[in-house]
Amino acid sequence: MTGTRETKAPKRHATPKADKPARPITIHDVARHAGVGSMTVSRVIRGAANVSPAMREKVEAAVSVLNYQVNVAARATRSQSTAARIGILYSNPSASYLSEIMVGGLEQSSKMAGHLLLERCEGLAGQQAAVERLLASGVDGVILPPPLCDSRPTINRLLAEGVTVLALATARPMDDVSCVRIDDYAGALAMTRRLVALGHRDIAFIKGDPLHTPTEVRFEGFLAGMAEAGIAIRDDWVAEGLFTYRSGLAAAETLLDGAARPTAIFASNDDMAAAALAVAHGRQIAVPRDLTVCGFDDTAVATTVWPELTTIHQPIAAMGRTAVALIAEEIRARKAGDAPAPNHHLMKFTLIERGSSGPVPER
Amino acid sequence: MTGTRETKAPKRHATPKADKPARPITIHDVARHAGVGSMTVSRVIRGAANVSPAMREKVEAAVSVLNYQVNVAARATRSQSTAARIGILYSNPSASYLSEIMVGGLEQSSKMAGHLLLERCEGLAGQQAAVERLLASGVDGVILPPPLCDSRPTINRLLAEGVTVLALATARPMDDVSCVRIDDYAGALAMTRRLVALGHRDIAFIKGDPLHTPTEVRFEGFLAGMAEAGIAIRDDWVAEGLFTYRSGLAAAETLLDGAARPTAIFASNDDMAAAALAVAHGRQIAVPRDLTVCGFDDTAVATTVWPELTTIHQPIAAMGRTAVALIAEEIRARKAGDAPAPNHHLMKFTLIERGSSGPVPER
DNA sequence: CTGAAAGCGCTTACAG
DNA sequence: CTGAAAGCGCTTACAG
Repeated sequence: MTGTRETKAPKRHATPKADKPARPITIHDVARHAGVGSMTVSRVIRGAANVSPAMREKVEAAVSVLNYQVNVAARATRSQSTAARIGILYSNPSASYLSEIMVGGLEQSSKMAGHLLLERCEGLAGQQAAVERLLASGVDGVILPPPLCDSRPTINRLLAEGVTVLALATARPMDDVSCVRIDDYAGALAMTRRLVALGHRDIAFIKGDPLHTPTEVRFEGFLAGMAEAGIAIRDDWVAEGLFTYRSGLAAAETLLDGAARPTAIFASNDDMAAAALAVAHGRQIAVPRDLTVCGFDDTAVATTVWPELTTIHQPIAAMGRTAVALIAEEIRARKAGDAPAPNHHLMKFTLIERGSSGPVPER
Repeated sequence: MTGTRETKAPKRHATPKADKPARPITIHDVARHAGVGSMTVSRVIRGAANVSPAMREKVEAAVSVLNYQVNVAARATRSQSTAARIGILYSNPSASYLSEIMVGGLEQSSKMAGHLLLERCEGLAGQQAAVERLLASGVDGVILPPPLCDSRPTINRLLAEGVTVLALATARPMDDVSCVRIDDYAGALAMTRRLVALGHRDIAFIKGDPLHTPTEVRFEGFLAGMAEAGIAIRDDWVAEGLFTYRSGLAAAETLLDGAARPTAIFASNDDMAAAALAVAHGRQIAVPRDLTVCGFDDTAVATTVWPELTTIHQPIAAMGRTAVALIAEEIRARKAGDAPAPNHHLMKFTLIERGSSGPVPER
């Protein structure tokens, strides 16, 4: 929660305007004001090509004077042949990344007069039922956030019905499906390099859920970074996790109670890194003085714990926006009769250094 | 992340249907199929009153046979006089409750053919700018999640422009603004009673950010519960917090390092309870054997930490749904020329017992 | 209680 | 390059 400090005195607000503008501004108001036909206005606001600069200018002026806003609903009715009905099928509504995906996606889809449908599913059976509901409501495309982004059965069912699919934040792009993602390999490599640059050589790694595609890819990035630095991997410093806090607890306990203790723990997501922090705390190991801990994803927990986590930031909201834009374009192309190739869109990640990492402790 | 276990073999999916149904089912298709006028269909799908049972039945049959889905966009154009443009003004996109509010709100608004606008703001200046953006885009109503739900300046600005406002999850309803909330007082009271029932008498409390309305109200609920049980409040067992994890860390350290140690800590939100857990862990105090910890809100962190938190569950998604439904109704009434009184809607909370609480330790 | 007509604000053909 | 006409699928008056 953000602290918003403000005057407590509830000063009486001005007399409320009883009547809001009775009728919203339409394309015709703009046309009249600009002295052109409504079609010209329609062309300008859509960004169509065939408009003379003079006309365009007049219309744009009128739009800004009148503070005209397109009525997306009306637009949708008519261009319904082009407007997309896009579903987001999610399984974990409390996952902190979901709100950001939705914020981004919704922003984009309302800009584009698209229609966003949210469908939730629980478990495997629920997944099938949710897909059928989505299908029944006539979606043109479905965005799959993790972990559904890697569910081949779901994807196949959707594709079989001619629905466009986009896998969001998968680590392994598929040939027949578009995706928006970061480079998990490069992210893990960058983090490993940073740890090495801080002087760490005794670096432990906590792997994620073996069923999720980022798990292996991030581990490979870590291995590459270690190999590059000429550091051998110790089996007892590679712990298995499941991306959950609880699994991170167990993994970190193993790592910190072993015969030799690493100077850094690279957990392959933030939840597990937060758990490592708690375990270190329990062992009276000061972070980052005696131990560096870092995570991956930059979800809410990264800035909730103390010290805050050094981690790899995924631009989740932007990924949501991009996903909606891409899938809408693909749907449009498909409706126009094209057979667009799946688009694999890579976004930039950022290594964010916060309080949980520091130079290797002196011996 | 939910583990979705599934067959790995990517069995080739059936030949994709090249063409989706060219034309979606309309109200007229249903009318023809049912042998009635389209107006009757319209009435049935809207749930209007004046339809004979016989007609209704025929229409409903046709709807289900044809798998008809209302075209919300089309509906919105016509009932645009009634359809609402509702904004959600939020300040903390990574807050885990936000995704649930949005999921709920979006579900509801797409059912109602409403239009949901998301507007984000940062800081106080950003808050004003965001309100102006919302105003410029012609919103009819704005939903304010915490902590903006208690921002009088924002509310006043909105009201002054004739915009309907709904405060979501505020602890102090305002006379001139609708709200959807739980009873924070009763929630804190229920939790305190539960702790007492478990045999605890040495109960510490961690307060929240003094600028947020739930802070005082939850504390009052705690005081009432203690008074009811005839337990005196010890000043050194009431710690100040800010609803953040970090503040919880400091508060819990004070509580657990004091001369006398409580057998239970009631933190007034989950983030601070999670912090208390970490501190207990650091002090080798076993939870719940030696110490009971409980929180409030049932946000994502409550089930992320270990042991999972006993807490008061707020039905956030349902609150989002309800908020949209209520504000839409209020907007409709206002547009119809009424002056509806603000609606104060109270939702039920639930006390959820998980692993972090248990009976008082034997002496 | 039922339905034929008119219209929501926009865009897609269609003429200039 | 520009605009008058028709229509998107639904709902709001308006007649029976």
